[in-house]
Amino acid sequence: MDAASPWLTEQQQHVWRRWLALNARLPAALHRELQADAGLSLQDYDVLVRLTDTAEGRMRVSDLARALQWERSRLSHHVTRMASRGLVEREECSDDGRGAFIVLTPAGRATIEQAAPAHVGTVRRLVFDSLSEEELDSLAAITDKVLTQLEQDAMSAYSSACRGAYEYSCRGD
Amino acid sequence: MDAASPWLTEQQQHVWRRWLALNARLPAALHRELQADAGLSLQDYDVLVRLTDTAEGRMRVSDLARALQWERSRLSHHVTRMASRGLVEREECSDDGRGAFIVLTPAGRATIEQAAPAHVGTVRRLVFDSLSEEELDSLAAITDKVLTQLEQDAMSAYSSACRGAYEYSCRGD
DNA sequence: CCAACCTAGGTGATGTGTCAACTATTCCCG
DNA sequence: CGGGAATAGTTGACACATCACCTAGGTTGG
Repeated sequence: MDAASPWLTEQQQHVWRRWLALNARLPAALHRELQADAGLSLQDYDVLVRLTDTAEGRMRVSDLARALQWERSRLSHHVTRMASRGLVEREECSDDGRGAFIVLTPAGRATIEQAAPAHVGTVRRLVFDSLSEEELDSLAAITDKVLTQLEQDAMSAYSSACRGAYEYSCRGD
Repeated sequence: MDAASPWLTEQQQHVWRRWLALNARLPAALHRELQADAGLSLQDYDVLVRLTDTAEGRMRVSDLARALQWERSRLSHHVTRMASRGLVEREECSDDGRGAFIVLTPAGRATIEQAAPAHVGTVRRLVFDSLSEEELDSLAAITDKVLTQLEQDAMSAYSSACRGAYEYSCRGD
């Protein structure tokens, strides 16, 4: 707003372009691998991983959305598509008439269990095998700092939108 | 394929999750800012920036696609949408009957010139203001290494797909 | 010359993400 | 108890990305 901020330095600009390129290509590569290997998208993978984290492979829609940090709407759309492919099912919730569960099907469980090792291997190969100990530490620090900044920013946008109202937000992992 | 690679270390997993979170939220934040400020998406912004990089604000479709590292199809769809909002126009190419130019309209130029400072300011504030000199250097090294790895990987996938055929690829940026 | 091929670009189908609006419960308070 | 507010979840419209395919104009070798 009252930004007062000029441009980026040469180096910042270079790093920024590399960052953008990286975050266009890395997900694309992971997606292709997962797609070829197991017929899954990255999003399918995320959903399935979260479901297998639970004992029964069942989770309430809102809990799953919070875990994934997705909007409920997005999850709802995605679950519809995944259900049509037999990876998950919807199930009514007896406790709360409004609620619903997302349930992992046997086919869904089999798919994720088959896909996970190769996917993790690809992540290791493409990202972590190239990095030294120091670089890993550094990357941890960098991601933490920028995420913190993002949270602060979201917070201040929120509080300036509804002045005087204060809330504490729950941080997901 | 013959990955032989088990899982990630605790720290790698933590960094990976932070990385994923960051690359979900940072573009979303930048998108919201740009949208509120100038009615542009990040993609619109990228297209407009590339066009303003040229003297006349005109570029051949394939050149623009290469500069953006987009598929021509994606660019074509996007240009259709942008043209409907008056930001760019298509123009026939007299040299080559197949070809076409994308041309920045005055409105498009005005929009990007108005939007750029605030956008760059947001990038500085959210990303670079938090980082030390050393972290910036480190980030440069990290992005270079992972991008190199990605290129190598794409290369080997390509060469294994069509054995015996060798090509050299042109690196954008 | 012309037939095979290559290149530039566009189109339609489908999967994905976001926003706003909607329905159906449940909660809460008078 | 009854009615408004909050909560759970879905839906529809639209922007975006990818894939497979299509058209039309150029290029080249017989």
